Order: sequence, then structure tokens, then C-alpha cells
Amino acid sequence: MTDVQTRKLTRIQREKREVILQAALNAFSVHGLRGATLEKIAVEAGMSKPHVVYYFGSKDAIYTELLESLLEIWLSPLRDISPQGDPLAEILTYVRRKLRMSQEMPRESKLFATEILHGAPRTGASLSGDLKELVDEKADVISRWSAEGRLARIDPHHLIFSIWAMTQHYADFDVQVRAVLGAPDDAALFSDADAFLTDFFVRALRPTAT
Amino acid sequence: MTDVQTRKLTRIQREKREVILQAALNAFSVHGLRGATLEKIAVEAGMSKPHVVYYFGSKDAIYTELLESLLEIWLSPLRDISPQGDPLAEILTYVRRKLRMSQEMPRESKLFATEILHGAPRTGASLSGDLKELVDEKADVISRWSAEGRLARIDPHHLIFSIWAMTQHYADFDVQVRAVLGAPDDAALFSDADAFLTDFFVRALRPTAT
DNA sequence: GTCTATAAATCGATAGAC
DNA sequence: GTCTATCGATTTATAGAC
Repeated sequence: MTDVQTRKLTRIQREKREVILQAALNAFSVHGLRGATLEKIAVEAGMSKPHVVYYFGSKDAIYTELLESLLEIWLSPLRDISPQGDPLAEILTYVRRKLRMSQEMPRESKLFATEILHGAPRTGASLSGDLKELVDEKADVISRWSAEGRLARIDPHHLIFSIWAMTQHYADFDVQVRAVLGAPDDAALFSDADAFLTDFFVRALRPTAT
Repeated sequence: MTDVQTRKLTRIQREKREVILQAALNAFSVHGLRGATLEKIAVEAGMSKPHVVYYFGSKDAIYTELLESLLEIWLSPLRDISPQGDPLAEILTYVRRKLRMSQEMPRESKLFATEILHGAPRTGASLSGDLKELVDEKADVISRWSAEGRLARIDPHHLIFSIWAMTQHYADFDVQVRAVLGAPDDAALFSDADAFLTDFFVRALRPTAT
């Protein structure tokens, strides 16, 4: 390992790495790992191809670094679900934060989507390890809420899947969504989606009166 | 154009093309257009690389042919929603057929998912043309049902998006779903998903008593 | 129709000057 | 640290024998 990655970084080095990571995120999120080229990343980052390699060692290393550095942010809304909060409010907040992330971080959403779609060769261990642990923990919380009658009886794991699916759909398949809706502006689209999802989950999750 | 595609096909030619298309579907659905190689397709199809090219002209042509030939099947459940049927039953049937397609045709689901995720360069016109037309038509039907009080008041376009998202999630992100659930067998997973989705959409769509 | 051999292009990564 | 030039590997597609 002779790349700059393994040593202490100066401010300028950190900034350069950040520029490269942003350019790489643009490329990878649209074309995938194989489809994106070092050349395209270098041009967008405003430096030469060897210079990009100099900072990360390889194209693969940039991709892996992106995935790892974004994972915590990506999972934070789920992590923040609190057992002490109001059940319906906690879940609605989670849904809304995930939807807002689809609006504000569509590239990150697509990056994870392609990675998992292609079999998660770099993230497989993390999925069945840390992610499973986190989801199981929150699923337990939701189960308890259901058992206490504070939430409709519902399979907590599949509920979490449904939230992932519905919110990330607006980022991952935005081309299709916008084509079908006739290219609405961003604000209108996500405002409608927020209203829809809120209403949808309230109906599905409000405990039925006994 | 000198490939066999442009001429009338014998039975043997059709069968060979079908073998190639199946091998290509395996490769493209896992690795995407760029990630899949002609070599891998040829090996799996049991013939040489030039032979594969001989039958379709190019790797791109195989990919495009796959997308086009699968589109009708892929949209048929939506097309079959009948304005004459019972509203809730029609939509639940749609949800279940889409979920069954995720179980039985995961490769096709992933093929469309990667295509749209990467910006739908080959399908863009079809999305804002035929697909938009079909979705708008069915959205009108759902709107009428809502207006007549036979279904909850709900945004029909976003309802259709939510059905796409939740059902296709089980095919497109199956690696993640299985990792989080601890690798359940196929039958159990989709049986649970069916029960969850049925219950979920019944709650969300049943008209509220006035 | 089907193959082997290979051309042609692309792309990730390295060498070496400054 | 940063560049130009280029290597070497991969990969799509073609040439040409059978």
C-alpha cells in the first residue's frame, strides 16, 4: 500500500479526496461500478486519471470507501427510532426522514440499490451482521408496541421492508416516477409523496378500536 | 445488418435464440449490462462467443431484445385490472400477481430495475409513452372507485408506485431481505410477504364507514 | 452454421519526468 | 504531488477456415 490513504491527511488532502468521492458518487450512482470509468471520474474531479488512483489506490477502493463512509448516515433514521416515543409518531418520523433522504440524497440511495441488486459482493457480511442486528432490535420494539395495543398487529420486519421499498423507490426509480407523472417539479412530487405515505401508514398502523 | 435476426427463423434458430436469451438474462440480471460479458453468456449457452454474436449482432442487441420481449408480460397484471370488478379485490389481485412475479421471475424484475436505475437509456420513450398511458388509464379507474366511496380516498398514481415498490422489493433486493430475515426458505418468505401485503393494503384501501 | 484466431477498442493501473 | 505517456489486461466484434 503506497497510496495516500494509509497516512495522516492534511487539510488539502482531505479536500481532494472529498472532491474525488463526490465525482465518483455521481458516476457510480448512474452507471454502477463497472459502467463508471476512472476517466469520467477524473474529468469531473478536475484532475488526471493517475492522480485519482494516487489518492485511493484503485477504482474499487473508491467505491468501497463510498459505501462504508455512507452506511452510518444511511442507517441513522432507523437507529433513531426510540422505544420511549409514541409508536405511530416514531414510525411516521422514520418514514418521513427516509423520504427526505430520497429527495436530498438520491445518488446515495442508488449507490446502495445497485450494490444490493448485484448481490452485495462488498456488503454481504455487513447485511447479515450489523444490519440484521439493528433491524431485529427495532423489530422487537415494534412488536412490543403491537402487543401493547399501541399499534396495529403487523409483521415488524416486513413493515420495515415496506418503508425501505416505498421511500427509496422515489430516488432509485425517479426516472420512471417522473415519466409516469409527466415530469413534475421536485418540491411538488415529494410533497405529494409525503402526504400519500403519511396517510397510508396511518391507516395501516393505527390500532383498531376494540 | 447481416445477423440472423432480420430473416425468417426456423424452429432450431428460434430455440438457439431462446437458449442465448436465457443465458443472457441470468448474466444481465446479476451483473448489469456492462458487468455481464459475452464470454459468460456464451459459456452458459454452450456455444462460442462469435456464435452468440452471429445470432443477435451484438451484446447490446441481446439486452434490448430481452427488455422488449419481457415488457408485455411484465405489465400484464396492471393491464388486467378491470373497472367492472370489485375495487378492493381487483387491487389485491394485482398486488398478489406482482408479488408472485417477484417470486417466479426475479431475474426479469432485476433486469428492469437496473435498466431504470441507470436512467432507462433504452426505455425512456416507452416509459413516458406507453407506460404513462397505461398507468393514467388505471389511475382513472381507481379515482372513480374512490369517488364512488367503494375505496378509500387515495392518490392513485402513488398507490401504484407503492405496489411496484413493495412487491418488486422482494425480488430486486432479495439478498438484503434474506440476510435480514436469516435466510428463510422461499416458500415461507413469500407466504409471509403475501399475508403482510394483503393485510396492509386492506387496511389502507378499505373505505372508511361514513 | 460453427469454430479458432485475432483485430480493435476500452480501461485500469504504472513508469517516470518534472 | 502532478502530469504525460504507455503498458497490460479485458472485452467486443470480425476474419476466415471448415
